[in-house]
Amino acid sequence: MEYSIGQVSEMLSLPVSTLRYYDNEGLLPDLRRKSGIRKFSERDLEALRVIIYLKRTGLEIDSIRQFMAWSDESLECFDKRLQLLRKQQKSLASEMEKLQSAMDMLTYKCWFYEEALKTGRRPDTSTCTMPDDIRTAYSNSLGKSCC
Amino acid sequence: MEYSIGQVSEMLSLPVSTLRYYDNEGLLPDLRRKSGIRKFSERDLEALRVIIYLKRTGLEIDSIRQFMAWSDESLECFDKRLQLLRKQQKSLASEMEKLQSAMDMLTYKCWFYEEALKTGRRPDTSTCTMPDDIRTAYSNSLGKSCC
DNA sequence: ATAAGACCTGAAGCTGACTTCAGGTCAAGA
DNA sequence: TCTTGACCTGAAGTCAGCTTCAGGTCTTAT
Repeated sequence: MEYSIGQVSEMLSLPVSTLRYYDNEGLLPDLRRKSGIRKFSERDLEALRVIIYLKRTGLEIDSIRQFMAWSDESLECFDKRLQLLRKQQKSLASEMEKLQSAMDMLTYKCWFYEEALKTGRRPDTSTCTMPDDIRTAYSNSLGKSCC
Repeated sequence: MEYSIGQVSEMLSLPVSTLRYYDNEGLLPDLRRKSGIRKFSERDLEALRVIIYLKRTGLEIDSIRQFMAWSDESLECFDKRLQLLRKQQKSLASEMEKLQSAMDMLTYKCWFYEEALKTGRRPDTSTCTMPDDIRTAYSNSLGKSCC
């Protein structure tokens, strides 16, 4: 079965312009054409699904192109792909840690303004009067984000 | 105590050009000058620390400008700030969920290529042979990311 | 007095991942 | 045959958040 660019756009909820962009960037090395017009196979669709999730991990187009190029079933390709994925896993983990400490800061600041609204003025931030969870969030947010 | 832009740049590890950019964008409404030259007070420094953490939560410059503008100690300002922070908390939480499901997909795919390397070919992905943690990661990654 | 170095400005440039545009080709139904 | 709509191209535009540039001013030490 073969699909037109318009059909693929519908199926994957990606703009046609994005699909053409991915193709131009070399993300779909196996894509065929008939008299100039792109014909997407099931394999191409599967490649696009992989592209979509790799993008969600924060991987950039250049690396995705690399990943897609290691496409034969050799051990070497399996290994290259695994290495790239492991690297991305580390970078995503560190990204998530940063976001967690930003979240902890938000938790603390929300508490702060809630108290301010209750009492009409800035709350006492000497740690003894803070609830436990807020104190924890506060120290997490400091511990990981400062320079 | 008053600081020059170069000193502040050192203290907060932000390029001078970024500090000028923030000022031009209206993020430091209280910043004073002496014969054209910026003079940063302790208050301005504190504002910059707030800007830095708001940025880490993913808040954009326009919203940060708003936040900084609600600067008097009125209940109204406390309330506006709290509302903005709560909104950002929600958006950050949903961002983190997306990243978690992307991470689950990476976990699954790493397992996949590790198996492929061990056995020399694509592993059996019928769920029964997958380890529990991998099956969990796999289904999390699907459950939250698909359309 | 002067030279170095830190500061100033507005405008233009950069990055990544697209999107839009202008103008042209192809395929299918009336 | 003609028209419509989906497809094609390369080039230029967009967005946020800076950074760089060219050219000018201010401060401070000698």
